[in-house]
Amino acid sequence: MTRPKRPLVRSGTTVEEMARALADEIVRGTLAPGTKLGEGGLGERFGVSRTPVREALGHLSAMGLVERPPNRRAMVAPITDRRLTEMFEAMGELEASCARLAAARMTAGERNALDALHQGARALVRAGAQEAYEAANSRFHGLLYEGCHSGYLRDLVVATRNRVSPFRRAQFRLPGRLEKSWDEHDAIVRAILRGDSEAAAQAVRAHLFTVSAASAAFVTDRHAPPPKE
Amino acid sequence: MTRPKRPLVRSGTTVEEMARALADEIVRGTLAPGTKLGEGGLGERFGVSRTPVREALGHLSAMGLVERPPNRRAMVAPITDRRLTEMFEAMGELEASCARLAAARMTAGERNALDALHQGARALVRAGAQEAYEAANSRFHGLLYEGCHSGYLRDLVVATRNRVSPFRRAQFRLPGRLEKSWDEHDAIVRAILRGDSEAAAQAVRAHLFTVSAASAAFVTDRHAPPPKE
DNA sequence: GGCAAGGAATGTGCATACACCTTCGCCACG
DNA sequence: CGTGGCGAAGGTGTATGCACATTCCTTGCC
Repeated sequence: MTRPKRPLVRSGTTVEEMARALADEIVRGTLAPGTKLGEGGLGERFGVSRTPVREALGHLSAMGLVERPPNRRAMVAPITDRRLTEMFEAMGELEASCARLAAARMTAGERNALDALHQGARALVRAGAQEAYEAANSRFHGLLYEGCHSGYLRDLVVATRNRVSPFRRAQFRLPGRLEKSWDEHDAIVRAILRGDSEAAAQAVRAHLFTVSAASAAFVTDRHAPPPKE
Repeated sequence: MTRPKRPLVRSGTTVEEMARALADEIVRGTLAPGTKLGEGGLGERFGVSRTPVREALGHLSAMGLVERPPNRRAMVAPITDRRLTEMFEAMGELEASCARLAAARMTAGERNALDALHQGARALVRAGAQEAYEAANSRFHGLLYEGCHSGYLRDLVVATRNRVSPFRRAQFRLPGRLEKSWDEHDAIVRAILRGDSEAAAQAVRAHLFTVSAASAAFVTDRHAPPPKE
């Protein structure tokens, strides 16, 4: 007997919990790309055996967050600059598709919620509340994903978002980024409220293009210093 | 003892092989949606223990081909009509994005290849060569995916294509479908050759809309008679 | 005769054991 | 001093055992 004491709550949440924890750390940048993830080490850390660890790694691998070469240790997926650019680009296309569909399909309630959130965020911009704006921004995009009324499309865009999020996080630190973001959101909201699908798609593409550009600065830095939270 | 004799070729292909075999059967309809897949049974069938079976089921689950409720047997994912519609729709959006980028980025060589393939397919339409046209159609769309010069976007669209392919296969049997398909392709090719991104995207959307509609007839049938290859 | 409680039967979740693969350091040899 | 091979150490792939969950069928009770 070695293992301390796992409650043995057979609710089937163990693996998911581990996968979430690891995904969070990868997405947050705590686990840098290229970090080796030995099954034994992870098992010890979470107090479980290798079997559920393998399952969790399988999930992360399916999400594209880790690579799992045969007979070798898994590692946090290293992303080339090219790949990252592609992911941002795909992100833009997917969100643009969401916006186009959302402009045509959102219910009145959904439109109101989107507008309310957006108008409320103006105060956060004025206050320079970076953290709060970031959260509002997240919800804003989430409403877009839901607004397209396509679960499959939403899943695709959320998956992509998760994969680029480590590189996206710090963009709001750039001076004037909050204001610019809000203005771009404004164009999106206006287009959606008036039901102009193409304009909405175009506005989203423009928005994500600047997000991509703003994030690029941090991407190039990511090699030299180890990400310090 | 018990287990006959697995070559013990540790090439890491065992799990992938099982996953592929099962995925094929699901995609072909041999395994009907809702079919229960017990780990023990599959293990016996493939001559392996439950451990690799679980891994394979994990892959299939990640691909969305099977569902795996906790503490219960896995089952072939039942696809609702709604979900399938969403997948076709997303397919259209993704391919439209590919086309827009392709119109702007394809090299002269790629444009020529696309046009050559397309012009060559005209003869297949006239001859009513369904099988051959189907293959050409596949290559045509493949060239679009490559033409966008984004590996990530290509991966997304290919994954989606694989998931809808079982329902897409039979569309060309509809009378006049070949001609219509070729005409739609023609609009796409023209737009791309003249570098008109928006027109290309629009043409692809229109094309996939009719593909979706043409496939829908077979979808509704899929419940009653078992698909006979 | 219907219904609910209980208990095999079946199946999954996790731990552990073992075989194989990969890697890395050490040492002999050129 | 560099280089190639060899052996041990560490890591993954798979098998198997056991604890718990679910399911279904039986059986006692009304």
